[in-house]
Amino acid sequence: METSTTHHIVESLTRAIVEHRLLPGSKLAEQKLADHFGVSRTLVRQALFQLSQNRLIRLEPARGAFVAAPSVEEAQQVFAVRRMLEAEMTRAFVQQVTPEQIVALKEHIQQEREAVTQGDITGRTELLGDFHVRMAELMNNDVLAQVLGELISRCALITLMYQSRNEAEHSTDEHVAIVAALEAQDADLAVRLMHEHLLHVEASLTFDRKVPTHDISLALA
Amino acid sequence: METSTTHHIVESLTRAIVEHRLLPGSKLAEQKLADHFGVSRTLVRQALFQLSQNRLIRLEPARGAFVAAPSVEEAQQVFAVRRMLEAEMTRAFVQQVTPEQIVALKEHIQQEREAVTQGDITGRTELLGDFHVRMAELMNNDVLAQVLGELISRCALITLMYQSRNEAEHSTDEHVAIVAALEAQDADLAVRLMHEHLLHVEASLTFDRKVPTHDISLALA
DNA sequence: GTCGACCGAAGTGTATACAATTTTGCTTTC
DNA sequence: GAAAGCAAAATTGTATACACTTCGGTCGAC
Repeated sequence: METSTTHHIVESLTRAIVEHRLLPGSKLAEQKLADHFGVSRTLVRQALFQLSQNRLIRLEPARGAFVAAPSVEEAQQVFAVRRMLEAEMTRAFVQQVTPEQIVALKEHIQQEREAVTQGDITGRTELLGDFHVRMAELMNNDVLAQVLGELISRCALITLMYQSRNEAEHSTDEHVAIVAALEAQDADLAVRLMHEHLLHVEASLTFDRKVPTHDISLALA
Repeated sequence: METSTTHHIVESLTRAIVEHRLLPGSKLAEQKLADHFGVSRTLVRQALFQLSQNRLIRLEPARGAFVAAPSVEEAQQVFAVRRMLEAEMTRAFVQQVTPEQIVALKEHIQQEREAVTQGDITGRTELLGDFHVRMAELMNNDVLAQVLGELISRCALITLMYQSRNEAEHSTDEHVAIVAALEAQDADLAVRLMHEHLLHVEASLTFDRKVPTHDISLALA
């Protein structure tokens, strides 16, 4: 199973959703997608199901697929979980840190800077999130990396909607500070910085610009 | 989308896998399953895809679906993540604990005891895991509850394979101790008990009874 | 004029048909 | 006798066909 065709459809739709070419609430009709990609509905349905698992779309029985409109509430819950998880991850990281890991993280931060200065909004959001996944990977815990990746992509939509360039630069600066603390093997400092960093990112999302939505009941609530 | 028919197939296969009526490595041929459930391959394929997302089966391109054989390594990674996450969850729980929550947890523990004394192996494993999910739910963080649920079900297979009745009773006792610490609002104690509890559960899994496998390369490795 | 029922169009849910790939067992060859 | 090759059978991957539900609009009743 799991061919590359469906994967391509998933990737394509993911980009479209994440780059806001498809707005939250938009209907994703199977036949139209099938025509667009030149495949049958079968493959489109596989892709839609996969996207629903990633929470990028909502699947309503007998009604179809709609681009998800993640609530700020949900994003806050995600950040609460991330703070729990990443604080401890950071503490564990310090206990087994190696020079190579520090180098890898610094190189990653360099990539972040480039994306931010180039105004690559999608790229920078992805890289800013990947910093955290990168830490998990460097700890040789694939499960941790995957869970974290899911959490981050789960609110990628919201992050993209709300994060300004200034905030992105600020995030990178905080990444630098965290890596410095890791390098100094100062666990308490690193944990505190990580915790605050996540609070800052969350705080930058909560000044509630309204999301355009096609969901009437939600719009009128 | 998402009808109840596919859900039924998923449930049925899940039970079969978790109760070891289907051994790790077994092939799940689509047509045979379709015949057995009296549906078309379409629904079977949906169910198999869903099971693969739960890591209960492995999907190999053009070869088919096989019951997963989760490695002890993977389970250890899962437990490492759970310790990170649940330690902090416990700490946060104490800060907002209410009498109703304590009652709910105590009631849950009562259910655990019943399942253990009745020798209901599947039920007790599920309930022992649900205790942790229940905590997350009581904190009103759906995301946390879901992430935790995924982590627990991810190694449900291994837990079921390796957990004895004695260990199950021990787990319930530890749950009692944790709830007592929560009730006393002793955060440090509760966190320490939770941490040790997870270490105990993991430790009880690692004396490596060999898993029967159909994967030759793995069997000979 | 408004509300409700009905009918047609459109879209999803499931089954089946067909294509492509893998598996299997036999045959051939060394 | 073992290994390689080939062909048939079985199985997965994709497309299409059909059934059933939902959505929109029109017509009719009040």
